[in-house]
Amino acid sequence: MPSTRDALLDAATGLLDKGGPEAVTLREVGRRAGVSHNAPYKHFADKEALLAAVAARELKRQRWAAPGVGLRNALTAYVAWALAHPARFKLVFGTWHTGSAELAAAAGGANAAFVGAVATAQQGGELPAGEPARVAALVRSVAHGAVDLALAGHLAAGGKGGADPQDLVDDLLDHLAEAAR
Amino acid sequence: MPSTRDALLDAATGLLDKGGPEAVTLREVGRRAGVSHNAPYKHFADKEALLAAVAARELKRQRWAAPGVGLRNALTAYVAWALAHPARFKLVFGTWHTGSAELAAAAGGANAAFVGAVATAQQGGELPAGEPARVAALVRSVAHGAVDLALAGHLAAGGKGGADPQDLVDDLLDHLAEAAR
DNA sequence: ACCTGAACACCGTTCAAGT
DNA sequence: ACCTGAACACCGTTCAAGT
Repeated sequence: MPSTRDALLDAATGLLDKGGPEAVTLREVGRRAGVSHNAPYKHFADKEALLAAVAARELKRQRWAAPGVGLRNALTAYVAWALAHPARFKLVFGTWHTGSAELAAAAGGANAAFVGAVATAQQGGELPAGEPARVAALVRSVAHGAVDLALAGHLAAGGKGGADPQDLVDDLLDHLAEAAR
Repeated sequence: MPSTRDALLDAATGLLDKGGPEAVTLREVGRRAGVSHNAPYKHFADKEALLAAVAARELKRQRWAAPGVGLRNALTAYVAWALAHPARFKLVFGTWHTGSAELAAAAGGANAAFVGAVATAQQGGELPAGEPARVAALVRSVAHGAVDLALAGHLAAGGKGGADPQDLVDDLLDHLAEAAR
């Protein structure tokens, strides 16, 4: 049986998926977890700390950047996760007024593994040379930006030249492989 | 002297810049505009409609994608605008529960001009061939994603391989020029 | 047509208390 | 240590009414 803390995180995640951060009311979170409307304050400083814990847990669960996962698979998993859980994606990369050490650590770990996948691809000649962290930032920016634009409906409004995020990531990898030749 | 509607939009934009969408309370908007706390309802259906109008006005004011502006200048202006006004950037590309025709039209106009700049660059041999709208989407994704990751603090946390959004945009353009050779 | 003031339901947060 | 219930200030929205 889950701890009260985990029950609160589960309830918050469910509400987040359903209606975004503003749908995550501490009262409804408590109700779903079977506790009073302010029991959350015994586990989290305030609403933002609760949301930061949800974001950190989400990042830690991410397998897209696990060591040993190839670059293309990692990117495909990242894009699929973001499109499947847009509210979590927006939350993780949203603006935080309070710096959460747990959240920063989780983000750093995922990024380090992804840089490793990029370095391997560089050694295989699939990507141009250069500082791996910087090439990784370029590739991540395309995947992240394509997803965010797609979620906002700013991508391929018309039929011509339509491209989903995965297509754009593939285009980038093709162009980079060409530039590395 | 500005109309009440414009005064409301100005007040809302100021509050948005200061503390994000949740800082935009209709009560404070009214106070700043010199009207009662629910006068906004005579001009906008609800709070989200007011924010949608702010976003649409912001997009229409954008000059980064005006016809005739070169690709590099357009991207530099886009990045500079986003970094200078992060809350507006987040709002424009946020999730809308109510589809605003005004907002969609403004977004489509800016995008069309940007596709034109990309097509011109392709003809000059600076970008690879291909459907202009699709190449434009790739370039926009980098600029957008790099800014969003930078604002979230997920870019270049360490010192090594550090790159700001403008650097990443330049990297992509360089690689694409190489691939087009 | 545009605005005001009272009212309602809801929410985040705090506090005094309970086990 | 963890939880509850009342209370406070605040907010979005509605409504009856004023000019």
